[in-house]
Amino acid sequence: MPKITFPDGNNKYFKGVTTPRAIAESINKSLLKRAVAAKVNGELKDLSYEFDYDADIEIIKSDDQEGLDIIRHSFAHLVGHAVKQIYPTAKMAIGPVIKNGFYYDIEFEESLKIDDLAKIEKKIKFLISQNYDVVREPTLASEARRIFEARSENYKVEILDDIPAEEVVGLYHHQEYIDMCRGPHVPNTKFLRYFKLTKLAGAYWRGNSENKMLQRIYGTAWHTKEELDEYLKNIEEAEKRDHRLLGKSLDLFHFQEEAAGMVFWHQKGWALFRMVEQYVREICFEGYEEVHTPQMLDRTLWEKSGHWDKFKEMIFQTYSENREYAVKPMNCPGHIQIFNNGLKSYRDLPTRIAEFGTVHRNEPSGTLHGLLRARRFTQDDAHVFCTEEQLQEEVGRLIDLTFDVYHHFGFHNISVALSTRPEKRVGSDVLWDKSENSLRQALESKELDFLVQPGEGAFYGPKIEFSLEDCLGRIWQCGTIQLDFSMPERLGASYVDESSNKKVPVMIHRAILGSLERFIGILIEHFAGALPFWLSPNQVVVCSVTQKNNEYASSIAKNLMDASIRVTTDLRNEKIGFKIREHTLQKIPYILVIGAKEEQDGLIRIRQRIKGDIGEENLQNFIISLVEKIQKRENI
RNA sequence: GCCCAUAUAGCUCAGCGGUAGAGCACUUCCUUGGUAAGGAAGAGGUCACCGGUUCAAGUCCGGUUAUGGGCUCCA
Repeated sequence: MPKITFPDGNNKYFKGVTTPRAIAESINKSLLKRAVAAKVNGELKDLSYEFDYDADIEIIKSDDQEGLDIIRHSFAHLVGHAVKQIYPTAKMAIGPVIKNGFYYDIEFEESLKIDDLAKIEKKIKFLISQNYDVVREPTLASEARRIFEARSENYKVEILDDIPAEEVVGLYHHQEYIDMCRGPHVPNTKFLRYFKLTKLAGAYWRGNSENKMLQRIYGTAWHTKEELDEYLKNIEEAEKRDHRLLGKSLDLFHFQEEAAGMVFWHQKGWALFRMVEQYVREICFEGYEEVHTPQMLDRTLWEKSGHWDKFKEMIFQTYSENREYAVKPMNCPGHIQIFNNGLKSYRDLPTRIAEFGTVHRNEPSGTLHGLLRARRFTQDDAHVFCTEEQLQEEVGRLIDLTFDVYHHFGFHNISVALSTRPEKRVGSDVLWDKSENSLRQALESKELDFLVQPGEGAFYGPKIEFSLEDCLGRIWQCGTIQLDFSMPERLGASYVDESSNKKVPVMIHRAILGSLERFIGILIEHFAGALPFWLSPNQVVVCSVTQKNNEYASSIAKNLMDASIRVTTDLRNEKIGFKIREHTLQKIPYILVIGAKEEQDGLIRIRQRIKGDIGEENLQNFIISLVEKIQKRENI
């Protein structure tokens, strides 16, 4: 007699075949009301799943996290059901669960317009209101194939191509609509309530740009209306932190049509840029020779390096006197030229060459994204030329440095990935084995959690990638450490070893911030524009209460300026409240309010960005505290 | 590059076949006011660009460019 065991250790025996539904019902009716699925020996199953063996059973309720994912998954089916009623010729591809929601990829005869989402949403609400049962029918793949062929569901049929005919697949019947799915799904649409279709987008079938583009309907779904509303509100709030909006409102930078993907840095943005640059120079270029190489180099050099072959569509070119140039998309060939200048001994290794390298890459138009994906950007780029023996230590140091720097800027949500050999690559498999292993060992020795991304490496070597998130949780690669056993040889780099033999050094490509533009973009979003004092373009604004106080206010500003504080004055004929509002919106760390009282006392009145009015203070003490903040680069 | 959407004043947006609008910002004047918007007047636009339909086009249609959301890509 099969035995079932519950998470609390209790158990029960039953006769013959049973289902999670029957089990839930046997416990109590209210559990059955909330049950959406079950875990049978740790595997998610529908409530209708029939079994007759000993099993650990856990009933998944609608308000469990796993229950919510099931609800979201079922919502995807509901999109299918609604879409097929409105557009009978639509062909359904796949509809999975994603973070916070779901999507469905669909081919429409006539492409869907954004307004059509409202129509679909309305239909979904109607279907939900019917409280119909979702019925799972285990079906032979061959039979499923017949069903979907009859319904002209080409994509479902294509999915079935990879499933043996004799295997059983799950067909979910939503009234007249049938979807194929591993499941599980909710037993009835009454569990599906709080949702919103959020966006319409294009997506390639099977994620391959050679394939047809389908239309993807995105949606979000939650347990309660409150959670749904909160989620939508959070998105709205996050959108306000978008660096592109803040860049405009804080007067940091702009883009324009004549230079798509290339930043026009305004005075304030450039001040921020220079502060970050200075930080990098001190912290990340320590032990490096900082150099500067030409913005364009003869095409033949890029042919030798292998970049031309792989990236020629993305390289900006220019011509002069029968010579073809490539505007540099990378700094490495330039750095190798410097390494090659003069004979190197093993005693010179490791040689570390660094540059604020401004590169141009003609990124596809659809991929541009403010500072986060630009066509012109500056890397905190460096190349370490070393021996294989020195590799491990160098890489280890770079991993530590990267974490230190990110932590310093206040980033703690850092993802690390190891990307291994791609299909299109240079170098022998022996070299790739060697280089992948050394990166892996370096990561393992640091006991870091990292994701392996097969095939995602650069064409010349594997890489470690460090990524940060933007305000909407999109992941952007920033730092990178890449091994290269190929390019030094291709570009003729060598050194003389202990026995006077010529040898080719190994090269590490590394960037800690990656692109300064991207890093600053993420920094802006991270701080919602309220940059730490040391990075603020405008650190202090001195406001006079009336114009009678202008002279004293100016003298205070002068003192601050002499102490190298970035200060401005606001001596306009405006009320102090007006000035404070304006500078608060500009997120300036300190507003000094200077009126008759301060002038009389010979003091200043300080309004701090977060704390508000913090009272009167002596100017010299204030300056000392600010200078200290700058020296320590405190993140407040 | 692909799919969908968007492009009107410095900014945020309304207008959707019939003489170009609002708020904020700007200029001038009044006001000299103590911690998030004092008042009045004025100036400001080839409605992204190119073409088409129409007696008439920001408005409808096509194309281009850029931007936004995704997809693909990312040395």
